[in-house]
Amino acid sequence: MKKAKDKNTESKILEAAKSVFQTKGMDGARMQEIADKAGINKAMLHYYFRGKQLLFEAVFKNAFSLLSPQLNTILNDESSIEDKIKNFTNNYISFITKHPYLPNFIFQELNRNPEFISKIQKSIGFPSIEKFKKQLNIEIEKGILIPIKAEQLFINILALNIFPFIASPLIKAITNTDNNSYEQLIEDRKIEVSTFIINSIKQK
Amino acid sequence: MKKAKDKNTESKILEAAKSVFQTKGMDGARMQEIADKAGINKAMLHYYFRGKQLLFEAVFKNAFSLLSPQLNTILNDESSIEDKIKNFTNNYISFITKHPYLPNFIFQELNRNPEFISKIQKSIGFPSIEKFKKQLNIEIEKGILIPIKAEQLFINILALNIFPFIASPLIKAITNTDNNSYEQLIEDRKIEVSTFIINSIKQK
DNA sequence: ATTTTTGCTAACCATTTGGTTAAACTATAC
DNA sequence: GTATAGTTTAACCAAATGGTTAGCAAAAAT
Repeated sequence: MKKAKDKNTESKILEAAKSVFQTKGMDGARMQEIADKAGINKAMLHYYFRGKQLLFEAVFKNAFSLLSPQLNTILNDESSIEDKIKNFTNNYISFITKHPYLPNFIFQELNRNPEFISKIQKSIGFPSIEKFKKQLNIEIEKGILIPIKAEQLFINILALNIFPFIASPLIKAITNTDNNSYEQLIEDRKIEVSTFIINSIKQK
Repeated sequence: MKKAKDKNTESKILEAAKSVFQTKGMDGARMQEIADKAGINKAMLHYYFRGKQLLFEAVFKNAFSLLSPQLNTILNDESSIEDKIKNFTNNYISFITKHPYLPNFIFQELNRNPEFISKIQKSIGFPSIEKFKKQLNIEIEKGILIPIKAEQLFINILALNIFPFIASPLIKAITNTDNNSYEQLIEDRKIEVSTFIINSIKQK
């Protein structure tokens, strides 16, 4: 029998495309490699997605839709800023450990195609800083936290959590750390990062 | 006259190659575009550098040799940790503002070709954390700073300084910041970041 | 002055690449 | 059972791409 369809062809394509695009980027990816990885004929890629560009956008949107809810846990959750930082740091590091190519892929392609942002910005659930800003200012007024601009704090939280995954080859080299030790270093950051931030912004 | 040589051809090529490679990456760059930008024939690229790969490596090493001394100011300078953080933060942000594509380029290509690290690691002046580690531990013992692992502090310093340049398209979108305001945000970080770090690690 | 070397260009080449097409195969509708 | 619509493949195509070559022109060496 030919139509085994152990799996939907479309999703086999998406999975293969994700793997190739995320490791090689839009320009480095080859349609043939995606087809091979999916175990199908190259023409199928055009049959299901109209071409490289659209297939890529499908993969990108998919990747971003994974990242978005993660960001929204700092921005829109109901708990206190301190709790949100602790939670986000812990969760995000676990999340990326499961999707190691994701941050690199997103930032790379976003820098290469700035117009992508406007395409996804319209989609529902796109993160916004507004609520976080209000909440932060209230906690500052109450004297819980020391004064800091919401944008700066937000950048700092993202930076401390995301950067180690983007810069890992360089950091490993500079700190003379092998893969195993680096994994441990990252694991330690689940608490390291949140105490580092809280230390800095909590009123004593 | 033909041999005007208003400028060394080799350096014209390097400059053009740098501009194209840093904005489009190894895979996205086109030899013809580099030649056009340098105002020379494509064959010259092969005459001076043996091909795309070697031309790329020349550009990459060049870029890294700019970044290296910057990192060494935190790692090897003689002043106190606190002063080094203040200096580095201030200097690095000015530095990148002049070379906005540099961090993205380096991390992108380092992730794509992990073997690059071993190539440049041998070159003199490659940053190492050893001295910084010893100095930090001394200051911790003296009670100037609270306990923190050198690797973690180093990652945090880099993260807070470099990340805003890598993630700018996303951060601009989430925080609803236009280019001008973002520039201001970055400018503010020259002191914002160092106080944020010092706040967190200084013994009170 | 003339030979040799170096710098440079136009034209060309082989391969790769995204994309297309016509035909075959499969499942479903009638 | 046969027509119909959806799915898949092999073969093909045009454009792009990194690289090469043969020859010219300008310096440098003799």
